[in-house]
Amino acid sequence: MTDSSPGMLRLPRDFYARKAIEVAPELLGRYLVRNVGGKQRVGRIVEVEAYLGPHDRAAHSSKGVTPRTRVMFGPPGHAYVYLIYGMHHCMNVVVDREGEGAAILIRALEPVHGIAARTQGPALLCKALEIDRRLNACDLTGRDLYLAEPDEMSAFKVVRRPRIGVDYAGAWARRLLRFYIQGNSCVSRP
DNA sequence: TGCACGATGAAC
DNA sequence: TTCATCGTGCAC
Repeated sequence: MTDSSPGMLRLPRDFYARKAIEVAPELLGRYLVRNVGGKQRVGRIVEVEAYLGPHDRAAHSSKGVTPRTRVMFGPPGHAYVYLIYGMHHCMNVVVDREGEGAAILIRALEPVHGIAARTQGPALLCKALEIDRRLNACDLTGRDLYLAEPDEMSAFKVVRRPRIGVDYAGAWARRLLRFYIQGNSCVSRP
């Protein structure tokens, strides 16, 4: 599999420059591609969570622009990668317009190519794809890390649920902003 | 300068 | 249910 393979067609910046609520379910079924050490690791996105902006109390951007959230407020089509619990990494894709502070957390992948480790959780998939803070602010239209169009998208049903681990966010914790592919065995918490 | 707390995962 | 482990944001 190479950069020119049909399945490795990068999603353009325009894809990301839309509302998080709109982009999130469209990430399902698409590929996350990581080039590391000359080898390619490809996973199919099966679970995501949308974080809408500063008004969304569960979003990191609700703190406003800080050294950490700066990337979330930046232009769309970039990776927002952060360290959680002092030991795990989580990866988001920045969406919407610059300044909106919206991003989508990638929560689970189905291994497609070059992946041996488990990918059914936001920290597990980062570990499997060697994604850490060095990739924070990485341009997703570049070659190290990007999203791609699969050769053909199989049909599936999308399930909407409350987001995981954001109970502190009051009413925002109950919003149905988690999306996953119904019945997929790689979803972190079906 | 100190401190409470995680958008998690693993063990018990 | 408990715990590992440290960067971040905010209080003092």
